[in-house]
Amino acid sequence: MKKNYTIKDIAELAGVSKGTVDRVMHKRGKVSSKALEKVNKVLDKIEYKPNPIAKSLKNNKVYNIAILLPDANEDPYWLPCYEAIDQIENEFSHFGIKINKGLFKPYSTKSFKKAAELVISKKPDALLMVPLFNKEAEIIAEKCLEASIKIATFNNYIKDHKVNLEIGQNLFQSGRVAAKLFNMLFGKKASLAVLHIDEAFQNASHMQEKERGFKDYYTQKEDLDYSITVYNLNKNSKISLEENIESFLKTVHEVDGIFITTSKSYLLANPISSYLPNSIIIGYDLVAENIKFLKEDKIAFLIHQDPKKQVYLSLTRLIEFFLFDKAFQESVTLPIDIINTENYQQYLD
Amino acid sequence: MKKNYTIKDIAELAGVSKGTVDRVMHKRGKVSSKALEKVNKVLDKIEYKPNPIAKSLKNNKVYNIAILLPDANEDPYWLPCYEAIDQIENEFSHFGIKINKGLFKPYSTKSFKKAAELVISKKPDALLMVPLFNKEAEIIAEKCLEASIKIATFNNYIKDHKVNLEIGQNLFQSGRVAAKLFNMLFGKKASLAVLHIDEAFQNASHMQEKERGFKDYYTQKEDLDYSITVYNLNKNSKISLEENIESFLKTVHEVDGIFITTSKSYLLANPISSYLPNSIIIGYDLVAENIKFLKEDKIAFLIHQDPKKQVYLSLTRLIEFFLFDKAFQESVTLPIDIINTENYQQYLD
DNA sequence: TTGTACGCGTTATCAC
DNA sequence: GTGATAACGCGTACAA
Repeated sequence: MKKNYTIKDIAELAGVSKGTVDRVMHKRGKVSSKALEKVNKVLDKIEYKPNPIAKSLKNNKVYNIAILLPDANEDPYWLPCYEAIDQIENEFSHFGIKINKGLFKPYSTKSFKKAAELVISKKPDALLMVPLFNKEAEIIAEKCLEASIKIATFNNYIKDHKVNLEIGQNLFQSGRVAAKLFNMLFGKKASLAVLHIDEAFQNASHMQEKERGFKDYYTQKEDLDYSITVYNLNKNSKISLEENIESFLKTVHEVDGIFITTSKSYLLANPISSYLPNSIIIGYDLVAENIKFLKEDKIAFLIHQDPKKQVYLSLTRLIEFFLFDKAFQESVTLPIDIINTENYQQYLD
Repeated sequence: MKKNYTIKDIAELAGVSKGTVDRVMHKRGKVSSKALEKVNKVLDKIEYKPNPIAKSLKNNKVYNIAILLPDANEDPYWLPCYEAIDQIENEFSHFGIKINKGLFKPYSTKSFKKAAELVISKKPDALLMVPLFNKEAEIIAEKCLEASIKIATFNNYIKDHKVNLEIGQNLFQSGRVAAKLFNMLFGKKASLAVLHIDEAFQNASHMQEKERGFKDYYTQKEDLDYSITVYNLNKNSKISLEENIESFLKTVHEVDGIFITTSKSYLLANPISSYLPNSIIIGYDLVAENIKFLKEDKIAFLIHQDPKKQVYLSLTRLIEFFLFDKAFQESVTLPIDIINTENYQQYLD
């Protein structure tokens, strides 16, 4: 009848005291074999799940979670993450959860290192970060390991490095999603371009994964007549991003589909109408400028990486680990949302 | 400095006892104007948020939530809902939440009424239901109102009837999503068909909303050369669904896109290759058979209505209302997920 | 080796 | 009217 047994219930059933039951369950020893047997007998019969609420009630401990992510002033892509953080802080303020934001410039490894050092110096219980720079992130992760700080990543992965929790999209697969969409649109014959547009190279592995997935899809398809050309339009010391895009547009003739592997599609979407009015763009991320061009049909599809959900989920998992001893699933892969003019609204909450 | 004030803190600051503070905050009266003023003064200064954990700790009350939905044996579409229920039961068992499932046959109003009567007779605190049959659902909702049972719906809506909580997809908009996809695929010229395939008419309003949205998209677009024909392929006393589909396929020649407004695309997907090998299908829902044909490229896109998420969210909102006095947002609209061969996997969890 | 008592924050009840 | 106190379930320190 009764659903949730309490320690008290078990104690009564076993004819011992609460303390003894507790000692048995937590294996603190100091229990006579007789009592142990009695308690175990009861525990075998019923299903006991400790009440996590009561557990956390007593908990005076404050858990500090540091989160290391790019400054949204530098790239609006990160803005939704801040909302998620606010939400979590609100939701869990009574559980003694403190979140400490560390912001860095997404194009500067120095800034990343500095911000990382700062948050780590405060000895948080966990560090959740966007490992934009692989080498540097690896060093940070190593330091966390030494200081026994739980380490989690979102949005990106650290290559060949174990972390406690890894949340993100399957980037390779999202490249395949874009390829499939083009395949549907163009059928047997298509000339395609993959564009890596980014202020710097920090997203290198990110972009390459998407490119790999994209190509993989076409490679696997037989009897398709296609061409894929890859362009890197990064800013460098001499040429600005805009100039780079301009010269790309001038060189290229006749391309059916353009797959842009970053959130910067909007930089291409406007000038392209003069040069390649019939080309179709698939890009990433629901940033305001992309949505604007989506609505104008200058971008056909956007793939939504849902950074807000990524942060929300990461933090939830970390908190559940601390408060309720819930083990974490090492790697969580989120859905790859396909967005067009008609469904973007619902994804913005 | 201190983040969360407790009742004890307030009592000390106001120079009264915890009991008095409690009486003030819960407006139970029996407080002198002097004491009231003192407490209010403190409450104005600080921000007090009661600790929901401690609250629910004391709560002996069991909340019964009834959920009325179709039997998944009759239609696998509903299967994921059961998982959501299990998950919720697990998650909230310690909060005194009991869920009582009432199953009905999705083609029988009698069965619906019977199941509804049964769950209502147990006087639950809330009833969450799929209002497949509008008239009958309205009557049930009315009864709940009288018995002051909170009433929530998911998947469908009750037309012109207020409920406490309404969760689902914007069906009209999802029709537009399908239309947009076809528009992208076919460009200026297209002959299109809308198919309502269903064992009975229970989904009538459901299907019509989608049809309306689909047509609306094309109506708004100027300079498109298109035709849209609507077919109702319902089972009736004389003809089976399969026969009906067969005769549809024999009559129709040359259709570019077929939009199927129910989860029954799989019934068409197989026979169609012999009759209309070049037609492209967009359907609804990630049921196993649809996914099979999606993978075989016999279905181009599926729109995911995520019934599991709908149930999970509905129940969460109800529970938060009961346990934490969280007011509910009356109407919640979930994203319209576009699914193809490359991203279906991630949506299946 | 075992039982008991206390604290966590809220709320209901019981004396005064 | 009001203040003190018990109870909710768990963990733990301490006394027996």
